[in-house]
Amino acid sequence: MARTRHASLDCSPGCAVEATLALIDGKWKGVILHHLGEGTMRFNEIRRRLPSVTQRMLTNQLRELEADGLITRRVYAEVPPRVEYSLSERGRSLAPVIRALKEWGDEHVMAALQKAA
Amino acid sequence: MARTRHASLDCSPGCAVEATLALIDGKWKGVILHHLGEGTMRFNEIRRRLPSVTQRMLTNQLRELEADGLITRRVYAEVPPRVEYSLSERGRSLAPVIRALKEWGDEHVMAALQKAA
DNA sequence: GCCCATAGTGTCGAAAAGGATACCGTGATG
DNA sequence: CATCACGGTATCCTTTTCGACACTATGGGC
Repeated sequence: MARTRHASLDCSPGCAVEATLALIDGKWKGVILHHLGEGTMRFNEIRRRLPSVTQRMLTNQLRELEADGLITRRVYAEVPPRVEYSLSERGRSLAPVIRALKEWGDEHVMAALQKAA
Repeated sequence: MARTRHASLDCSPGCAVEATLALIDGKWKGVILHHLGEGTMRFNEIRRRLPSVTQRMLTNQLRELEADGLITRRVYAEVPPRVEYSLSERGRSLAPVIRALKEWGDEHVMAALQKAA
């Protein structure tokens, strides 16, 4: 499922830009990475922070992030089940990018929304 | 067309991250902004840099970027027609974000592709 | 007279994304 | 005995995305 996007990265100089975007687009991945930046969390903990994401979507996005090596998934053989998610080394290296996105958004989007209200 | 994405920005702290992503996702916008960072360009000039984008898609993405206030479109009443695109003030302010995306991609994605080849 | 380039637009249809809902096993709790 | 919480799956269906292709107007060159 998914991961078809940009199978061929055929652009020359801007390629890297799209390659990075391909990893963090997908409607929820950006926020998930942002939240996981605060530390390890379990499934429903993340879910509570994203009020409007469905279980199916959250599973999906987490699986893709894992497949891309950005997060780590640790399952504990317990009942009730416990699954913890955390940023991988690679995921942590994305921090500056996430921060840049957040800062720009705070300054140029959120501010505009304030005014509109 | 489009622009439905994230009509309701209901997340709390990561909201700004998604808000920014909503502006630059869309398969080609990232690269377009990257290229326009080099200066004003006309339609077919951009198109030549993006070998695999269709005319329809390019028009579409440019219109969305314009609607979001990131680029400026100047039409000259000439024949054959001439239309020039350039970054707006707001678009230029995105430069650090684009740069962050590109740098991460160069380091963490392109490098991996080199090895694979 | 015909074709070229420019900067598009319109329509079609396939594929992907994503939402709703129901279901799973287990152990604790009421 | 029934119910809840956990971390998911499975299935269905609607919406969105996006590529292919055809079409437009105009003026210049051959």
